[in-house]
Amino acid sequence: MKPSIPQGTRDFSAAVLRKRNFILQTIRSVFETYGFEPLETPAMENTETLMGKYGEEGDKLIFKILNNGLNNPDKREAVMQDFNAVLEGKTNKGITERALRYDLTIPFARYVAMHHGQLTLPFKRYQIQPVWRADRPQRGRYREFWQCDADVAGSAALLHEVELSLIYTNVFNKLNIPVEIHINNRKILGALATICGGEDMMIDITIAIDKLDKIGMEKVKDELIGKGLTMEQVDTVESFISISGSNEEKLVQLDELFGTIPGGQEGIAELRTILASVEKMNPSPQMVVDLSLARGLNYYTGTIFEVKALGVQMGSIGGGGRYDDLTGLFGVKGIAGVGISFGVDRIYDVMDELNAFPEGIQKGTTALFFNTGMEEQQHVLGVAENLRKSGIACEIYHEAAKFDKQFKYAERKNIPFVVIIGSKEMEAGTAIIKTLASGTQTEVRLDEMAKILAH
RNA sequence: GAGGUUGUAGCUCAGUUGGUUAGAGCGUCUGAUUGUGGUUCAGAAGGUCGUGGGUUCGAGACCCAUCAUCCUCCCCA
Repeated sequence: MKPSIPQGTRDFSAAVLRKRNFILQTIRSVFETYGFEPLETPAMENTETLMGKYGEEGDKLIFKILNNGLNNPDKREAVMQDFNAVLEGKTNKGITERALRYDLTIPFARYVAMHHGQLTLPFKRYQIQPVWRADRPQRGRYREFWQCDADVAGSAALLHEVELSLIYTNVFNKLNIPVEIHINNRKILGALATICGGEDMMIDITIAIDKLDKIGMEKVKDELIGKGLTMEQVDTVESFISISGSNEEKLVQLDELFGTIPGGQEGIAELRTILASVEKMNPSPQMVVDLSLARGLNYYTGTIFEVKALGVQMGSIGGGGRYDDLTGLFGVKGIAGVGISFGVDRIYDVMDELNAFPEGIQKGTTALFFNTGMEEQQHVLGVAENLRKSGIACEIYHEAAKFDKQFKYAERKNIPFVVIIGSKEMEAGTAIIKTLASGTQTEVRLDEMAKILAH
């Protein structure tokens, strides 16, 4: 058979992996400096843990795992019935008890709900793991991709929104990616819905205005009319998304529009507090109040974030927000949460396009020992072991091939030094170290090698 | 779920209105060179043209199906 991997998945070679690890380590170290602790959860969750949390579209994209033992003749009748339910579009424990995680937030909520008795609140955790979605792959979109999440559970303080904004800023500064952090508040969108046909219209309205960039004002209005809004209400929506200017100017106009609606007031006040706080920092995050930002995930209730890379055509490279009742879905009321996520794979694509990776992250082996014969090989084995004790990565060519071949091997693996110890050097207790970049070489005593190769 | 692109050597790709034995560059291997490569020169290996069917005297090329791929929409990171 022809070897292949599933659609939307990738193998990562050494060069790619070193760049990916650079991104992961940068994010991890920033998370740690803000006091977040690591957490890992299983690749699979119970299907019912995930279903119904991501909206109708999201549910369709969850990878479900077929149960084992369905061919057991004793269970044939039950399996047939369960399978018929699947054919009608229902998910069913009898067929798929487990599913691959779709994001890191719901598993986190499940974890908090399971362990809230033992956790010190607020609980700040970060999580760096792959997630899976049965999406059509395309540019910046994969079926297996990595997310880096930082969430806080058990605190309603706006301090967290401020610090999470700073985390975004610090990470993208370190990664050398120019970004805008778009921010909005679901309470404001809720207020808009309240005066435009009721709160249950919020999803329809936000989905429509989210498309403003792509389809334009007229089509947005058409869609709203299609959803049953009156002309007056559509006009209100239009004046809402027409709000422009600086962040402060936008907030002032919002005040005029929603000043009398309690939820709206609250949302505006929260935005104002967060922005005032982060703008005093140095470096100040590039925050943009984006009233068309809605985010599809159902569980957000307050602040919402989305990060866009500037100068590259790519969907958002990060997102997040506040959810006041996430663990409520798992029977534990009253634990508020807020969190952000980094999309590693898109960040990688952006950095690759912008050439933003620093020099010097491709280092692997430092020195290659040439193989000049069996006797020398035994001697070199000991020399290499000593170097490794000093933390120097080295390897020995596997056979006494022509130097030509050994040089090429070193070159292809980006190894900066070759060490040649032939019978003459073995006898004299020396080694020849050749720097490949310059072509210069010197003969040194064995006890001097570590110092030279360490630079 | 809807629409489109592409599929020829290990890699990147040529291949005319259908016409003999399908090509190039890079890479690989061998030699010029028995302990100093990268240049150069000479030579070699490597393809049932994604797969299956059809049209034709004749298909890499045309038609149908199928699989894979990349992209757009939907949605998202």
